[in-house]
Amino acid sequence: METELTRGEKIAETLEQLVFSGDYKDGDRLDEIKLAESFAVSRTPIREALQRLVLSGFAEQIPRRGVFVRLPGPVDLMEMFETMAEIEAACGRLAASRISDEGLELLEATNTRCQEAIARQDRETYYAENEFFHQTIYRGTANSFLEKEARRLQNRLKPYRRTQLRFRGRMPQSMAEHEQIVAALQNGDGEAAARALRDHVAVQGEKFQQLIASLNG
Amino acid sequence: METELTRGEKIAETLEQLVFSGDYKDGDRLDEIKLAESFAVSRTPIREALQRLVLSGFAEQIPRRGVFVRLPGPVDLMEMFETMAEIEAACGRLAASRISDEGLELLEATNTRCQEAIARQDRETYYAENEFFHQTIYRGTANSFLEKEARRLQNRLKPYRRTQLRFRGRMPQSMAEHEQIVAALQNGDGEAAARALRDHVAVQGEKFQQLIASLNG
DNA sequence: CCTTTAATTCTTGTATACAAAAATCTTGAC
DNA sequence: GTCAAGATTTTTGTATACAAGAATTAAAGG
Repeated sequence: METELTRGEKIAETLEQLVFSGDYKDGDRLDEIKLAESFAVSRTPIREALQRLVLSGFAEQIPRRGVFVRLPGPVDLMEMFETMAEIEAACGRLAASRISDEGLELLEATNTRCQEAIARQDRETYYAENEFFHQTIYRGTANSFLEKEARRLQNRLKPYRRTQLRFRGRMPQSMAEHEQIVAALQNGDGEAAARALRDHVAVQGEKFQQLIASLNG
Repeated sequence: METELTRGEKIAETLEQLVFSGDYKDGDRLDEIKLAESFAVSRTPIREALQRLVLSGFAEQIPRRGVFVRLPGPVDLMEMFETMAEIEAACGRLAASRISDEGLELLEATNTRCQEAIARQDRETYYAENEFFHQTIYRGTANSFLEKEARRLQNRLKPYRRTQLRFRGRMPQSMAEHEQIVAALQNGDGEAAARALRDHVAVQGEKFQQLIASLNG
């Protein structure tokens, strides 16, 4: 693994965090000079980081004007979650006939750790294990390109999924759905896995209200 | 529409073309200085363009070493086409219940122009109309995020789809599949549309041999 | 007092300069 | 002749300098 990171990449990551954590409002201009000062570097690596932000969709660039924060609105979020649901469904469909026994065991073990985290009220662990559960399915597709695309979207939606999972009763229900997904994969039933994953990820019913509510917090 | 392009973006596009058109072999280092000279600019916009190439997957960056061309091999291509097939299937599923009457008419009109292009042996037009046919389905999802993702992948695979469609008998068969897809969308049958699109895009059977063969041409 | 226009300031985009790391070449020992 | 270690050259990554376009302010006219 190439864990080496150039400074620009590190700055880009930090900037993403800043944009996520609400330090910036939608439409804010990302001032190169101020950012350079606050990171104690020159404008060059800042500009590199800004470009990355733009290309990954967190910001928008207007030539000769600057880079502006683009936080997704309710409609954007719905669209992104719907897309995620479809991609997860595709992963399930493919993984059903390809995932290895080790992969299936890993899914069960991860679910167990998820359950334990819920019992302990340990949200951080739950989030991490939940993420890993889905990543294991991506891996199960035996399609590294699709796996990477799925991870990219998962990462992009991460901050919003957290706000969703906070709500009462959501975690146990989510776990029940995980069981269903694993069962479908064990049976090699691609269509069932696809359906279960699509419904699991999709934002519908009360989840919709919750997502909207979380935006005005 | 913001049609304004900064120089770096234009250079990035040109570089993509160069990488596509086979001017570079897999693994070639993209020399900043030489590129700067050949484009008659400084290294700064070149580096900007290289970053874009890396982030869109056409090249790989190794810190302190440089940027290297990464042409997809047979396995990468299979993975990408499989992913495209799944995404198109998802688009079909969603579009079946959302596409407008205008959209459906547009699909039929595009198919007609496709047929005419085949009759005329006009490949360029056929390629363009075929592309537009699929984009109309993306649009039909009424999900601009998914639409953008689909277009991104379509664009990435464009040069390889062309080599595929060259083969004898492929174009008429492809047209028949288009008819099937439109029919499914007209009936609002999401699952049928998904299946038809998945099979239409998927690389299977003899198409596989052809794709492999095209790589050694 | 408001509007318009010219001058000034700021900001981005590009070029150049410099430092540190990697690659290459040279030299010497075996 | 081969290999290794050190010196030299290249190349990347970052900082700084400069030019051109955008934003802002100031001034003048109605």
